Amino acid sequence: MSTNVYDILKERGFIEQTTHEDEIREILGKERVTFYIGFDATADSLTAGHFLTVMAMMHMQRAGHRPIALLGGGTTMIGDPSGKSDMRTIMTKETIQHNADCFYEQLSKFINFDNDNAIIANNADWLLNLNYVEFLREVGVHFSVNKMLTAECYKQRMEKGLTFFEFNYMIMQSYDFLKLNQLYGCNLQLGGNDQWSNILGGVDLIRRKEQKPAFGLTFKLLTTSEGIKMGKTMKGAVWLDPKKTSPYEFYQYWRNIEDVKVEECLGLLTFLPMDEVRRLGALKDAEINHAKEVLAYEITKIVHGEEEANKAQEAARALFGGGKKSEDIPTTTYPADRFEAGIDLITLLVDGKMATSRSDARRTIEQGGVTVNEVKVTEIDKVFTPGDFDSEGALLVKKGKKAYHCFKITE
RNA sequence: GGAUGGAUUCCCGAGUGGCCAAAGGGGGCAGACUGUAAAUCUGUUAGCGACGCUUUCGAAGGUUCGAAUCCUUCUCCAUCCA
Repeated sequence: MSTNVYDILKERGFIEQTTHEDEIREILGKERVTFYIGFDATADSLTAGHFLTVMAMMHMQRAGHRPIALLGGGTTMIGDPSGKSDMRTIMTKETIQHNADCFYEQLSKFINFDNDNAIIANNADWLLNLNYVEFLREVGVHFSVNKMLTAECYKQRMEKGLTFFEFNYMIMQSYDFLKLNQLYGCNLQLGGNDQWSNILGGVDLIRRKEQKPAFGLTFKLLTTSEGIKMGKTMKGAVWLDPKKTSPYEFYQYWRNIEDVKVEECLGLLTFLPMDEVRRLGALKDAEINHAKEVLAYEITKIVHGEEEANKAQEAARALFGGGKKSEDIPTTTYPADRFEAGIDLITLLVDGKMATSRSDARRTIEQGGVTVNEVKVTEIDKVFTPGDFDSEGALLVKKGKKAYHCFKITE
């Protein structure tokens, strides 16, 4: 008998809260458990934030349990209003379907959906055609408003305002759990810790309505030491889709992680044995850079495959080791005639996405933040021609310490 | 439905007729120090063909030589009343 997956998750640092710790551990140890995790299809790619839950799914599936990935096609239709007030774009059915398809495709890389080893479901299937009155009679009676209001997530919102829709979100999600319980015998829901009260709602609903046991478990949320959700940068989320976040950028994100987070991330986001994780996490000072390399490599390998991980690692080592170019750093190629006339540095920075505007590029150059082929350039109107290319026909522009971009001419 | 208060740049938040591209803080970016970390210090943070020009203070109009600031209408939000 292999180790109970509950213990594995616990040791690796996944678990934040559980509804019934002992029972969950018991059923995970003796039977094949069908569990679910929900994903709201708000974008066309999963993010690094989702990856933590995906890792948990993988651990669970490896242990022989059956995951259900529930795509939030129904809830996404309405649009989660909890966040921003600005870009609340109403997404079309087609967009949501497209997003859901993308999610499924990405999830398939991590989870084996063949032969009933895992199930993909979409709550649009039952949420969109709900009959309001029936729903209230069937499900609504089981929820106490008084009790819901005591939930932490609503307490905070009571001061800032809470819409009826948001208030219903818990009920919707609880209904999802009930549905999955009826359809597939799903009796365990996992999710990020922000989902705790929603999960509790579902557990209670199943216990009341079906008189059956149901369980919930939440994971730690990955945050920076400042408490900001990890996996987001100022430029946006770190995506799992290589077209949206290149493997090199992805690798660099984890390579640049804070010291104090290294051990935690190794446990959560890699499959390295815990002895190794602890050893790497204990490294101090400059040594911990080795641990960060391992972390970045392992995560990149899981998400983008070994080949891409190798490339990203080589590219990073080459650049940070000796300023050499590599095939795998972000590169822009220009047609030959474009360069014959010369291109100014500001344009290069903007084209290489290293500056958000020409003004931004100008500022960075003025502050001495740009080098070209390892030579610092401070003239804002510097123009480059093919004569400035190195022996390999490339122009390596470096902004700050970590942003590199290579320019070449089309053969 | 009624009363009151509010909406400012990436975020929070000053500003109540010209000195406002708009204080301060946070975040971001760059520089110094370092280990591709953290902390700290410095600079910077609307755009552009740049000692000037253009767009920006919820939206649309109006008053004025001049509006983030005053007036009108509208939208959204908060609190209280129903």
